Amino acid sequence: MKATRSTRQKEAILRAALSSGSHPTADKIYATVRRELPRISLGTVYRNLQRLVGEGRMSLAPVQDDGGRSARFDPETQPHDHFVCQRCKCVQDVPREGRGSVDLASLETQGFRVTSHTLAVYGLCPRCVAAARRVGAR
Amino acid sequence: MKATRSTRQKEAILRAALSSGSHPTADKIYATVRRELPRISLGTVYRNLQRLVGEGRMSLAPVQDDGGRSARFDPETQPHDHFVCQRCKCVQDVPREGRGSVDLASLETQGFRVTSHTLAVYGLCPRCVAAARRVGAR
DNA sequence: CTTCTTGCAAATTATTTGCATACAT
DNA sequence: ATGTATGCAAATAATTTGCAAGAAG
Repeated sequence: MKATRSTRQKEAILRAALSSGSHPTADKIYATVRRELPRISLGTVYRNLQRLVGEGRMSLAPVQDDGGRSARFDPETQPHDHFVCQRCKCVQDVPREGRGSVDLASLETQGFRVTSHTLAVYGLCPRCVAAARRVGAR
Repeated sequence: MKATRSTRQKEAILRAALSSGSHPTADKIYATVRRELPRISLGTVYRNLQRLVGEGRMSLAPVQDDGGRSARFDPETQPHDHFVCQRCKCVQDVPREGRGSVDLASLETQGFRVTSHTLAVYGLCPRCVAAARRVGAR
């Protein structure tokens, strides 16, 4: 979790992610940042995206774009949810309501038609909670 | 959405997915089904997994395994959520509570420690709801 | 019979990595 | 100075696809 070095390309990549439309892929970010730093390489983009995510300055959007083989990045660092339109394929950030539950009804109120959703929860399973306690870890 | 042909390999692949532990990757399923059909090819596995998902006989698990570059399949076809343990990397299906909201607190009650979650909602955005109405589509 | 599916291998796509040089601290 | 980061190109990993031959309806 130690912060890595600050370089011209790293900051340009973060700026490019912000200006590449919503939830851009690495390729899209590469295309954008290339306008500012034409000699930057795709490898540098990937390496810095990893670092930025590791440092919490960016996150990976957990969306299954239909043909979606490539990862989508999101410069929004506040916890939030996502809405994916199955017709126009747009992806929108959705502010999070409460802390313990998610309200889908309010989306309907805002004019969205909700047909399905996917929820993934991360943490420790009961067995690992016990194991962690045994070691005294948090 | 029209059902595709039923073949020996397709049915064996579905059975292999069920017996390959939880949320297997295509590779894992390939390894398992190979024990029954040693001459099956990986291409056939991928093609049939696509068909099975398209026919609703299987689904893709929306989990971001840390190094997770490969898709994970889930033979459970009922809507449900997922819990991913960050320590042992296990993935568990979580039955869904209500239809409009998701209750994370009940997981805590069951002994899980929840540190984060990701929610992706699918449907039509307001603009597309209007466009669909204009065409008379549903 | 006709059409869809298979096995095989080669092709694509997305991402990662080794290495010599350049840059940040 | 010292140790990361970069650019380039080649390497991997995951998945897709073309095609001749085989199986399903």
